[in-house]
Amino acid sequence: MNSLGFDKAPADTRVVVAMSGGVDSSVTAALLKEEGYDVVGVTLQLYDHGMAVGRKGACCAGQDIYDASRVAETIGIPHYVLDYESRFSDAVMQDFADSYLRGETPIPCVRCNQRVKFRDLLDQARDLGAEALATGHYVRRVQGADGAELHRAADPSKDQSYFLFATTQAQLDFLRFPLGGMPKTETRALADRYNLPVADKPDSQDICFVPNGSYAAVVNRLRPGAVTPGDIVHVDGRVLGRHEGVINYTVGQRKGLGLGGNATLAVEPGGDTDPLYVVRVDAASAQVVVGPRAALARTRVTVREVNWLGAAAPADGVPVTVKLRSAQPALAARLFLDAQGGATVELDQPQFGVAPGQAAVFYRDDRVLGGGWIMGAA
RNA sequence: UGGGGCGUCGCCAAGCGGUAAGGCAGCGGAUUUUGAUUCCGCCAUGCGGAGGUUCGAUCCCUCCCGCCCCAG
Repeated sequence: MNSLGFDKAPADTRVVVAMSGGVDSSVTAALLKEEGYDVVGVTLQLYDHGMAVGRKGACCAGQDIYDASRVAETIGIPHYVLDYESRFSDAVMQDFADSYLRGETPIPCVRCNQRVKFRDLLDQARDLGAEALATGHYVRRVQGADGAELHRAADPSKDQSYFLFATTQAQLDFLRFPLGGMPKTETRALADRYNLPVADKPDSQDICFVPNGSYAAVVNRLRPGAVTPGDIVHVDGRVLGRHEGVINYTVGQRKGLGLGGNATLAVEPGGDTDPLYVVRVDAASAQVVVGPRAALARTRVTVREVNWLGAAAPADGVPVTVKLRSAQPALAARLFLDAQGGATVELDQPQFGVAPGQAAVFYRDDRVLGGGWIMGAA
């Protein structure tokens, strides 16, 4: 059995690598090529705006596509650039804008994986005669008794399993993640060793289609006139100020409220001045509700569109750990799946800053059991 | 214009003769395939104004300006 799990020589195994133009996917392609696989590089053109050209650490437009093709040339594999602009716009960007306008905090990267890379690109890979689609994600695919399992990356600081919770079992069967077992430093070292032109390219960390980090401008462009100003209201009912649009806030956010001092903090004169956090975002009334940190405490999280990757349906109240935000540690909780494809998560300890639109991803140790979208919390 | 009180960073607020705490807000950075959280750093040669006393004043005195309260 070869390293991708097939009973034949690597040379007889065609694998498509999704190449973003970044270091990780480039090394993925180079590794597989070195092992002797029949590697085909594919880069999706996802969007195109002037700002993308020359922007560092982005993905899938302009410079990055050029970088991907240079890498393909360097390692000697065929490379195709596919125009996915319209489906990326439909499946990711439009959803992103609508989600924000609903008062949520979307994760476009999950939608992109779920609706574009692991769906359309995966089909495309099959059409190209490939037996697997490999990506540069830091996540491990473990062959278990009941099929492929999704596990956290070996390097916990780079683990991207949170962003892949929506991967279905069928998709997982076809996917491969060669980098899941190595630390980022090794990836960089390999990029050097392979002389990849992107070896020193910085890691991407922004939303790829948002130039300069100004996502509000993107929402404004996609939904002209939909962003409306409103009141900033304290949980006690007092109106403390104005905001330029609900899309600029996420639950748990502290910065950017511009509310300082006792006068606006709803504290008795001379009292302590504690910071205010966004407690709730109400798109219908265009209100941003703020309050002290204690007002953020939540223990019951409701989730929709659950993707279940555990083999068997779990019993009510199974203990799991759950991540409610990508850069937060997994929390001890009990899980209750419902018949409508949703779930309720009961946290052992209150969590602060649970935002609708973010993902709730369930784990048992390193294995991803599934996950869904946060609807609300109490 | 009788009495009393107060005016220190955008907002609060210590200091009350020895050379301007702290919090909030803001700014910068680290972290982050989510502009959250978190963390680190920065943020009043000046304390309503003008004089005076003193080796030295935000702290004492005088006058002025502006608020607030109680009286008429």
